[in-house]
Amino acid sequence: MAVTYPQLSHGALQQILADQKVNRPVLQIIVYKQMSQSDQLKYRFQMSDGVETCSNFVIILPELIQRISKGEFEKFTVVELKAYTCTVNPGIGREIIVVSDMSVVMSGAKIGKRLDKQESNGGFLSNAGNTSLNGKPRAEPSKTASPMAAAKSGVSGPQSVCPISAITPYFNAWKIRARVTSKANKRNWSNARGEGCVFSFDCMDESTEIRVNAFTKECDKYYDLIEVNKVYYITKGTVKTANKKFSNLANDYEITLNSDSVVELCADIEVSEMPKIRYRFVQIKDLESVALQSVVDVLAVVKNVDECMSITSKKTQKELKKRDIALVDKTSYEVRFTLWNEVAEQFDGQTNQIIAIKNAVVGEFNGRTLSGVSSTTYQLDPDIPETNILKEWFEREGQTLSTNTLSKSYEGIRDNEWKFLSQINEQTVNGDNRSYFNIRARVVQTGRNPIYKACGQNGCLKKVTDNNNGFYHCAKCQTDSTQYEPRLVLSVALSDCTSEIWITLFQEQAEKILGISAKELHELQESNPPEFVKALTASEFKE
DNA sequence: CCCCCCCC
Ligand SMILES: [Zn+2]
Repeated sequence: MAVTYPQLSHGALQQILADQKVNRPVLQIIVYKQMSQSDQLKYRFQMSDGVETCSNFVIILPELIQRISKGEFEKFTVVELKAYTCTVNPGIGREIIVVSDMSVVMSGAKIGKRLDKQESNGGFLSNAGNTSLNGKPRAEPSKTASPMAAAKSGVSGPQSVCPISAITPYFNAWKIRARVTSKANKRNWSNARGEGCVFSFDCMDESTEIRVNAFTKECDKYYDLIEVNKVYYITKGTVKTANKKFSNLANDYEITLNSDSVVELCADIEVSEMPKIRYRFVQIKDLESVALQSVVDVLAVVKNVDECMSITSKKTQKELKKRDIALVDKTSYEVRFTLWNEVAEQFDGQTNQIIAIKNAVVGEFNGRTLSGVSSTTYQLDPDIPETNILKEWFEREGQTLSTNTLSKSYEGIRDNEWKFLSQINEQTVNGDNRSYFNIRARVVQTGRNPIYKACGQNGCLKKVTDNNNGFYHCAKCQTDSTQYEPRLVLSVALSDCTSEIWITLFQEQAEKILGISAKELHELQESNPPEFVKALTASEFKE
């Protein structure tokens, strides 16, 4: 019995490469190979429309890459491109077609040969076969796709968009089209370098995501324009290395908007074309070993939702709203996740729902906690395969298992006994048996030099030595860097009516007692020694 | 150029 082969979209490649929209073209895979030159895994495909071939199809999306590895897109497979973007790669000045969704029409194994268009003169066939993987298709001779030429046009004009993953500090002719996934609050800042305001937003396309920062002038210019879930064209901007300490996005770079930047709303985009938010989940159990203040994504079952409550900030005396949510995942570990203000009030998740959290900050209060910050987002029952797996686990066994909680409850702490300083001795603080107790005492003296320079490499925090040439050496990482992180080890003398003792406070506790961050204190030490001493001694005689 | 994210 004869096999009926699928019909390829003859002529589609020429149209696609000429920037004409072709709806769901049906193409045949001729060959593909992994691209090795970048650290990000990518595949390059040669596709045929039956008339000609083009080798500039690129696959970056992890979901599609996984399907490639499962053998779904072998040689001669006919596919329908459900979503793709034709862009100019600023690196090579040539069109590339980034495929973000495709489905198999018929497997290559079943077809077993090329489905070139049968022409009476045979002309197409001879041309179709000879495009090399590095070659440019011979169609569309009039197209000049140099990025510099393209950059002269307006932002929503003819310059082709490129994938976010193509942005590097070495090219400035990029133009992206990206959906905003989160928008941080506008904040004021002031330090030795000046003062101003800032906000940032995270956005993504089919390829990856990136954080965009806007300072002062650009902050005022774009703050109202940027809205979550809307799609924007962005051109120009300074591309910088991202500091991983402050985001968990899948990008080594960030954009800082400048006076040349153009940001325009892209109104004519369908919701179905929007890529799904991608997460890089950390298991709750592993939060124990994650550096404090790091930014993580978590997928969990909502085990309990507390009421929203009002508290007063100690620092600003302002009234704040907060809501605690207990999360549990397949590790049977539980952690408390705190949402703040409007986000806390608006939270409408229910017990037993699955929650995917992006960009939560790891904190510490009698164990580990998670806190929402202004770039944190969450989805309830997200449309990802892990949701059902986790839901089934919870219904089957998770809900009856007892959990190991990383965030000890306030009630548990409150039950601890109160001690006078004179009661603290070798018996109460014995070696490996940790004991917890509360004390009420007055700070009578603070150590005078609490700041040390720590290694800033992904959570190392070992003390670095000053090479006295502008570099600081970390013996653990075996690296020299111009950067370091000021950290605190503060000795304080406590006194109550029974006794006086010296205790050592590390970073977070020291910041709390002093009421100033290590960074701010360090800046004071450098710029204003009298104020530094004042800040250090400010806590003395406080309870 | 920010990098705070609050409370028990
Ligand atoms: Zn180090």
